[in-house]
Amino acid sequence: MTDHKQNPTGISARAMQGTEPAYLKGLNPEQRDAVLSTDGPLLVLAGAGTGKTRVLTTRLAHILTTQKAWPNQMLAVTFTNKAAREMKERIGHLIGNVVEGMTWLGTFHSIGVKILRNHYELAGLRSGFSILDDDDQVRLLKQLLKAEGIDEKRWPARQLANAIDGWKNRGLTPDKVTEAEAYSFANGLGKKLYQDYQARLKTVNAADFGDLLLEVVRIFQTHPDVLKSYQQKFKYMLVDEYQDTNVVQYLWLRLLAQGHRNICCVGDDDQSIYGWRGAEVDNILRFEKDFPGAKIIKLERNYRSTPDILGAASGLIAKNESRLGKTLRTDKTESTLVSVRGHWDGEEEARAIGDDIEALQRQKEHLNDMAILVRASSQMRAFEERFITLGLPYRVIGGPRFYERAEIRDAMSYFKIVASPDNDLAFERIINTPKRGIGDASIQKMYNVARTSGTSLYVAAEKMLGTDELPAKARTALRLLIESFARWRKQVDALPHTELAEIVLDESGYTEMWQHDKSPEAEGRLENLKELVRSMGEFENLAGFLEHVALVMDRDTGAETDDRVNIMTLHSAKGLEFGTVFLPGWEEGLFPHQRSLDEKGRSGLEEERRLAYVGITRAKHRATISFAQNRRIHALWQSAMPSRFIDELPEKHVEVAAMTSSYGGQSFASSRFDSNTSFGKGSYDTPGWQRAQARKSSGDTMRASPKFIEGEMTASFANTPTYETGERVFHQKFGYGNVTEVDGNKLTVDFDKAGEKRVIDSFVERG
DNA sequence: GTCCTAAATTTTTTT
DNA sequence: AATTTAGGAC
Repeated sequence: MTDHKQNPTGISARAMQGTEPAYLKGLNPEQRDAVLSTDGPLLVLAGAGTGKTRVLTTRLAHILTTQKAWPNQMLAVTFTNKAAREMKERIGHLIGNVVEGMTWLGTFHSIGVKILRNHYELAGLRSGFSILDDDDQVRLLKQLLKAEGIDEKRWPARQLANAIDGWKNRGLTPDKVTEAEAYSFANGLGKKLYQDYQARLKTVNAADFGDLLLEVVRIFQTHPDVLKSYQQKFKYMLVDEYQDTNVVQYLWLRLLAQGHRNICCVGDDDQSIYGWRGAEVDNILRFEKDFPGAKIIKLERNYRSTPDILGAASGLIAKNESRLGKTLRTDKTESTLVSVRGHWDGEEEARAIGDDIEALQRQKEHLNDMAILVRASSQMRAFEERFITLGLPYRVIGGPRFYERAEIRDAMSYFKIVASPDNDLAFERIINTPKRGIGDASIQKMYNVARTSGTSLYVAAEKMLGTDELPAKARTALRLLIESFARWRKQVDALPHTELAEIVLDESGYTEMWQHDKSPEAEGRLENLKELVRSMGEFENLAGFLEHVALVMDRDTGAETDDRVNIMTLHSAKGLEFGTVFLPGWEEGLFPHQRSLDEKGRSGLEEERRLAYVGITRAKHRATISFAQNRRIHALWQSAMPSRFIDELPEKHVEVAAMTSSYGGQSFASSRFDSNTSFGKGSYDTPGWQRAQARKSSGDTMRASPKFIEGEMTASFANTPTYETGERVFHQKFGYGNVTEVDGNKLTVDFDKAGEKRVIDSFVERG
């Protein structure tokens, strides 16, 4: 990158003096303070909806217009690519395309790679190292476990990957892992495996996600000259979502901030939801200690939500103990209560939400301004199915990712090997895809050679072309493949990369493989491959494309011009806002999630509560929380209790909606909802009371099934004796049909319209 | 080595 | 329920 020696903004400094710049207009006093306090450490505690992004972007614009720094002297870090993109865009609106000079605006990881690419040799890597994704990482570890003779059933590679990630997140290189911790995997082999893994990464010339940060920190720590050059470079530093930083990121920032000491961190401890990824809320709680003399500004004026939404969210988050404490205020007066609804099962929940959405749509509300925020992505399916039958347009944000599809990974593997042959994982993936007659046995032989000689698989394979270790058939196939790669590699600079990509897919026989495949998905896969090549065209070269995919992992969400309901997880909803928000699945075990409770105890619960807080505060006008009494998890039905979070919502901001009259167990559900006045204090006591009772009676954890709910369920089922083959039944969704088979409480019914389906007997009635 | 079937295993959130 | 893995037949 060359420095453009010109005024960074195009606006003359003279014009700025005297009159106040336009971008400061409309900021409240705290926001203005946060924008203007440019020098020295600053922590901005920005509650939900308090105009955080506006402050952030205005601050950057301000530093640039006042010429305190050139665009490339500013470091601005975000967590997601989306946030980075948005920030860039908004700065662009403020000060024009000067923002293009901000080469150090990006995610921790993308900035990490950039630094690492400049100093790869200090990390034991070679030029053009590749970035391993999650899947590659696990596959590599699997090999190491196998080589070590460790039972993969007892010690899954996935678990080791998590352990290593955890260590890396905490800034621990293998030598710094304590013996005690090393024992957490395979009786002490954890440390050795971590070491082996790192060594293997170097031979295959690759870095995993954790390395992108940890290796940089290590370089900074061991090479003061390198560190110093970056310290001098970054005159102003800005960190978004500071509450989500982990130990390495914290170390990374602190090392860099020791230069000019102009670091501004923006965050909200109440929105820290990435503890499972190593985030340390402590970082934000400790800011003043780390940066003595730091200024702290609280943004508490909320511009997003109504008083009821804010009240409900605040009441909930107040139950958390470890927080700095903020009080959000709003000037808004118009308000609707947060609605809480119970349903018989997940399908009914989806039906009710679908109805609501259609009703809102009739009132001319935009679907784009509505969102369904779920705890786990497995909840999404019910909504998708319902919306498809309704013909209601929706989009899933952060769903199954394009780049995780098998055909895309295969194709990408070919491209990766063209770019860097030492990528073992990629090579193994396609060495026999399409089938070339190179089987497991041959691959194992190659691995043995690779391991003993300390080379990559590709080099070992090349070597073995000249020996008779491999069967003749395999050797011939391998020779052909290696020669092809050599040929393609020669063309990298000669041909446009999209053209080369087509040649590779063609000549390798990969396209042909799918053309001859007669499975129904084959056509879609070929379509995806075309789409892949097309999207490559947006990048300058092959290397640029590969890097983008490694770091971003999903395609741009495309045009948001069409009006669709948004479906996403609570995690990916952070930072967004919608007029209407639906929050389904508020049930014990699902939300708060059982695993979170099991693994992290109270702190896990508090993180779940923060997640609930994030969910509610996404809403501008309306929020609807719901739970289902029964949910199908895999194949079996489980009865669930309403989430404790529902009880924690302050009564005065919540209305418990009447149950949508529907069908089946519905009637009993609504009765238990309505006839509760005899129990305890206050009129607002729906679901919570049940749970309290349940816990008292079972004396067990929250998962324990409440006796009386079971009782009622059985009672309700008892009224409906089992059906017999040939009987005529009616089903809410499928209509009338004849029972063709009975298996316990599962029936096979041949429906007049819908055809043969398997259903649970409690969902049909005699017709 | 390849292909087919049976069995086992999943059950959070993501750069 | 759906997907991945293991094992066995060819």
